[in-house]
Amino acid sequence: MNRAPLPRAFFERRTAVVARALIGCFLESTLGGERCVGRIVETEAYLARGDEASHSRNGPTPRNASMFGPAGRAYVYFTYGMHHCFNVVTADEGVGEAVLVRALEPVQGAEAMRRRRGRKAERDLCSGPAKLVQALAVERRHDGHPLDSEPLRLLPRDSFPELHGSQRRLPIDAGPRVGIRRSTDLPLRFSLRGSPFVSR
DNA sequence: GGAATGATGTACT
DNA sequence: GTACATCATTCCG
Repeated sequence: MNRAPLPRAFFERRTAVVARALIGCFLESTLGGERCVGRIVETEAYLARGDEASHSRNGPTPRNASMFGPAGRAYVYFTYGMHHCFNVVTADEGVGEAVLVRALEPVQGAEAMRRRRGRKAERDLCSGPAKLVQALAVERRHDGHPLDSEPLRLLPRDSFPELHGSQRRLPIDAGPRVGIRRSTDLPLRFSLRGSPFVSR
């Protein structure tokens, strides 16, 4: 089956547009020799200007360097002393914008996800930004990884025609981001309407 | 509701 | 340099 990854041009649009367009796309991990795939059901955009919640708000640092491009790569950061989160870098080099992937619907490899996460209900495997990172075995060393190559790839909505979710138009909700204290008014969170796999 | 747990930023001496 | 608050979270009680 043809599952060509998303081209770089996909990410070189306004970050909020990319965040919306990523809903329904697929994130694939072949880490540990097991193929795990999840459909993206929740994202948040983080901007370079006017966004006090963005890690890029004070310019490049060793931690956030990959957020400043090039587009189409991973930005993986460590937070709360114990969790990692996964972003998709957008915009041009030097700008500093990214999309946080907050939740996935498990599509393939749920058993491997369950093993990494501990015994969990299907809807608890990837229903949070640190949960999906753990389920897919993503680590800080994948920071900067190009997302058109293994072991981490982003695939377009029509990659799995057997899934009903591969339709071209999807009902998507937009609203304020969660889990932040600053810039809470910006409607930069996007989710698949009615999905039971979004974060709490 | 609150603990866990460490990197990072900010305000100082 | 040290001290302390904060943090794009998760889990348990």
